[in-house]
Amino acid sequence: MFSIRYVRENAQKIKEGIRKKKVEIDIDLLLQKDERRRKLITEIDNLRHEQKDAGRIIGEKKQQGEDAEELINQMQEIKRRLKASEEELKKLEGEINETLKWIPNPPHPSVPVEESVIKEWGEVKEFPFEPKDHLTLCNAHGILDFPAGARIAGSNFPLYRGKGAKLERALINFMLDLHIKKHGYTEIFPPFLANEKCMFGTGQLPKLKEDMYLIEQDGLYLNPTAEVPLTNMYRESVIDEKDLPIKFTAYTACFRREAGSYGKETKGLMRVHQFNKVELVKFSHPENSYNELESLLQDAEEVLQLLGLPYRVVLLPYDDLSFASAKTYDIEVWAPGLGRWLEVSSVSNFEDFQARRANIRFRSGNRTEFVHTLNGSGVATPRTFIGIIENYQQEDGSIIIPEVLRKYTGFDRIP
RNA sequence: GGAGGGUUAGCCUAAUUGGUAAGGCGGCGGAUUUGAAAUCCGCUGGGUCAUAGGGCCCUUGGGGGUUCGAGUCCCUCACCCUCCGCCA
Repeated sequence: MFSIRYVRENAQKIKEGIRKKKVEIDIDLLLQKDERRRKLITEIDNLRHEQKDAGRIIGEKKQQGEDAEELINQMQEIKRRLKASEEELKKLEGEINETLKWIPNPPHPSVPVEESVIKEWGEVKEFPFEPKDHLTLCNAHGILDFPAGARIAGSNFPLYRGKGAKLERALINFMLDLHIKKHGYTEIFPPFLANEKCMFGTGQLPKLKEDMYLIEQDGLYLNPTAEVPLTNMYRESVIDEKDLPIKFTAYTACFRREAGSYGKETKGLMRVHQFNKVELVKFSHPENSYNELESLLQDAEEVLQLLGLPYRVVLLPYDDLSFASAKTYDIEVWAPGLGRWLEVSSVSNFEDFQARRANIRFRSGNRTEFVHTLNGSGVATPRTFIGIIENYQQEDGSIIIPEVLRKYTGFDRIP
């Protein structure tokens, strides 16, 4: 969240940002309120000054045993005026604050108007037969059981069975090991629930409230992405400058209500309420954050390269960016059975937007400054699972396991 | 679920019956020095007004109350720690 002062001093940038992200917020009205707010502060400061002076005199008189009644009575009037002004100020600040919460992070200048595919990797191969979609294949092998999932939790809660469960677990372990051993991330296993402050800090709240599962009894939300716990590890803290960049990776289950999104997109593992994801999070010095974004993208891409899955990288246009992101790349895997590209990773630089909301700073000399936070999926499993099933299917319906996963699965094909 | 303890600035730590936040460390600047260490001096968060020197106000986890005046007293909420109970 931007401070009102920042908005005042960067009004044009903020206005352009909300225009690009197609949000409707009246910044001019906000600035008018700010002006009134500052007048009130001056007024209140002056009254308090009077009050403090008088308090000092009363204290002295009382200590010397003198009568201070008259002055004390005069102070009653000051007190009344203070209270009135303070109430108006409080109301005004409440309104200002409420508006500030909804101001999105402006896109980085390099973010385009139109979506652009900046890279394609691997070969979209032609099958000598009609490729089947993953749901058909998985049902045939009994490795996915949606009806059982529905009995337990409802529709679109996947249940993996047998080799399907093993393949899922293998994917997670393979990705974690890659990021830990080769890319130098520190492994974290965080809580899967997080409080409201965390959700506000990373920007899920207030905008995405309806998309999250809330446990009302405890005021806790189910983790929608490991970005939340990982980034909030340093909420309200100060990091040593020499420790930057900090790189964390974690596996978590992710829970999303996906309110109102039932429809064509929900076939099989396409869009589910609970899924697994290995996440990458970085805390960066502001000067380096765009270099860190590029290397984060490479770290995520390498997962797909090693799995031998054809993918492309898309630079999102500015009206597709999330509330908190300044720049985002999506990585999309080719699914021959479904005949389309599937988003498996979203890699973003939030600059200091989340750091402001969560108050995450680093110490530089005798002052503190907000860090830049970044994250990327490294990667989400369901659509990667789809990619493997559909790309590695054979004419007889069996599925070859990619080489790099075999030491984790212990088998090289399904069935 | 029960009982108790705690939260003060980047960090650590004080503050007789309520009297207007004291120190230390770290850091920054300066003096001294061939250089460094040591030593000494100054500064240290936020807001607001002002062209400026600077003024004023706020800041003891959040919110509210009592009072001329609250770190201190009262209420409430959050989080942390310890113990008891329950429990995979």
